[in-house]
Amino acid sequence: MKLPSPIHPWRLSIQRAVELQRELRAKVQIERPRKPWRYVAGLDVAYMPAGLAAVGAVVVWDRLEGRVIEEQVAVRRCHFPYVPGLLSFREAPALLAALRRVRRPPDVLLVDGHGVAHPRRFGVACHLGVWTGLPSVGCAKSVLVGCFDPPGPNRGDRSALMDGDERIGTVLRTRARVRPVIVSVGHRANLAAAEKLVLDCCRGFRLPEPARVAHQLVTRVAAGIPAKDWAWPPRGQNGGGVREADPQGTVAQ
DNA sequence: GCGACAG
DNA sequence: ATCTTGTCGC
Repeated sequence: MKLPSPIHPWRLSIQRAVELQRELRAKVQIERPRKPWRYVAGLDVAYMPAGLAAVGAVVVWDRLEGRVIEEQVAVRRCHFPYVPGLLSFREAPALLAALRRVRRPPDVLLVDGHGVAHPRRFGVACHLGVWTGLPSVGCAKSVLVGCFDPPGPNRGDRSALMDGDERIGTVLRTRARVRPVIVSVGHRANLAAAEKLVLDCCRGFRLPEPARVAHQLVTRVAAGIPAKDWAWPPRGQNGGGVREADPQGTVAQ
């Protein structure tokens, strides 16, 4: 799918990255979904053994039929360190590269990480949402900032994630007796819709299906396993598979 | 100064 | 996240 023109470079100093977040957070829109979210894109990243390259994956899940309809992967060298609070500068390049390969434009991005449940209210889910203009939701496995009371033990039980007096997300139990996930708004969404999306996409596992499948995919690719099904459905003419030595820059700068 | 700290 | 083996439980 076509993506909007770049808003800013991804190779910046830590200081500039923080300034950029303070500047871009004003662009985050919190609203009730304008249309039903049928195609949900799960996004996740894994790192190559040496940790110098990131593998990004986008798995499109058809919420209506309850099945995966597309999977795309992209590998990019890392140019930004892991700094809590600045995750998007490290992972977004690989995720956007994979997103560009997607044929079916998703209705919403379900990102492995936080949305506004972030120190500056601009986690990776917000960044990807603002960058693409698409609605987005953050679903993280642990807290970055904020406090909460443990939710009940059953699937669907939840509690508020608070940062002082501000509500920034929801701690949601997606499976009985399993550690809850943290859900927050990314862009063009509201917390109620975000929570419903995550719970609806969970099929017996802790993580929502799109994100869970994306995680399995990047983990396999980063480990150097299969090399053919990097793209599904297959793209015409050698399009989505691996080409030896990366002629077209699969592993580009 | 000390502890916390998405992936 | 990654490095790592087996292991306990449904």
